[in-house]
Amino acid sequence: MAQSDTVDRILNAAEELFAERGFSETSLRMITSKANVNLAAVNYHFGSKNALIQAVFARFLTPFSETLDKAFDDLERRCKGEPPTLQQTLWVLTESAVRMPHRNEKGISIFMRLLGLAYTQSQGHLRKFLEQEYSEPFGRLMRLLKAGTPQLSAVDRYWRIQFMLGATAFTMSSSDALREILENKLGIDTTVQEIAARLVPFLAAGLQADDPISVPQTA
Amino acid sequence: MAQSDTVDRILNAAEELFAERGFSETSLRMITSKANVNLAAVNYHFGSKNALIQAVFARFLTPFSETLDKAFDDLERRCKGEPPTLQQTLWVLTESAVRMPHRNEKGISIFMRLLGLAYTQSQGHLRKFLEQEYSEPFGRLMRLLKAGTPQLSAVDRYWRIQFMLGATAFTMSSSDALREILENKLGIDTTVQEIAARLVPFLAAGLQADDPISVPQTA
DNA sequence: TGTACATCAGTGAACGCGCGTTCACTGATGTAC
DNA sequence: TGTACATCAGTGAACGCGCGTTCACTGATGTAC
Repeated sequence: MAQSDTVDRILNAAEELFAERGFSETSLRMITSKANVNLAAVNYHFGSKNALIQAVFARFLTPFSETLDKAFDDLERRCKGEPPTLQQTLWVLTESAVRMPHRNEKGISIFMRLLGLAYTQSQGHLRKFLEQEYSEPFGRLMRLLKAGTPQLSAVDRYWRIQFMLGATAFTMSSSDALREILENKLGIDTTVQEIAARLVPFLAAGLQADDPISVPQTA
Repeated sequence: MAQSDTVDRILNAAEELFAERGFSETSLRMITSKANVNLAAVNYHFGSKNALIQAVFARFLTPFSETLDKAFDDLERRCKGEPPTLQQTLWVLTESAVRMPHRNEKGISIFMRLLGLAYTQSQGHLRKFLEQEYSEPFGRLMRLLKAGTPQLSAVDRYWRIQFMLGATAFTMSSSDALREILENKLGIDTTVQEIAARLVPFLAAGLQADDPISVPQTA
């Protein structure tokens, strides 16, 4: 280790363990022993466990939001003033995620799982952090989704975007387990790219479903 | 308290706290002080924290799976040998959930959140427990979904059912927060029934989407 | 070039705390004879 | 009817353990003069 790579070793170990077990279920002792660094190094470099959690997210999200921003610029240039279609927006989004350089093959699925956990586990500090740091690219995505579904009312769109987020975060968050089941049951190997390719038409169809809202009569 | 209601008080407090904070983030001391019972009572009545978690699920799932079983019997009788459509199956499922008697108004959404957490948090003991206890009704639902989507290949169906589960568990698991945001932003009040009514067409459309699987060329 | 000092990455051991669990015990109720 | 014993729900206090964090310290490298 020429210079200090302690910080990266901690981040790598933390990322994997958090994705595997969740935040509160992963102790600093697990992380530092997996990373082969001293226990006190986490607090030395990051200040606290919460700050380490945020750093794990920032290491992925900061370059990703830049990539995404450029990809959206590109898309809007190609559309020449016309609003991009829903499918185009979704493709750019998944493409950008898939194309991100990864530290290993499990890169995206690990990260999607972390995002799912971030939504699910009650990590107040993390939600605040993400809202503060990444409100801009998130807002842009929301505006594009809105432009891609002009037929929907604001309320319909709100709920359907939630459904979409849910399907994505949830599937990706357990994609390793799901891929494994599929391989054992049907002997079929699946890549994250293929899952994304299956997810996009599902989401697009769901978002644009005819909306015969008719709550059936219950007693 | 005429007879002993300690067991129920513990289950009620545990259910709410688990749904609010997750399993590992909720301590027995929180539960027992909310329930106004002695700390040792949990281990006296349930044996361990893990057994308490399982008991919380069993209290909801056991009557629910009976209700669902009857509702499916009813549906198949009405269909007279024809396989039920996808929409019918999904309606029976959500209807059964919504109609379950609840201890309070937040009943279903609390429980959906718990199911989401069960999937997401790494509670190995819980997954094992659920698989052992409820494999039968789960299998029946899967067979009905299969009958309702005869045009899908096994692999397509597998993934789309996962997407569906994801959208449902995720949305319902954060439905309180989402409802709140919507009320603050648009001043609109939403019931769990309405969310379910919005979810069903989304899921049905997604499950039955045309499937132009064309993984775009990446470098 | 040599010396004094500052900065920085990292360390080993301990800190106090909250956790799930255990244990000896209490007091009320039921049962046998 | 009265007594002895068993069962059961619940309790108060303590147990050991793993947790995140802190602190005094080391040793290497950089900087000033």
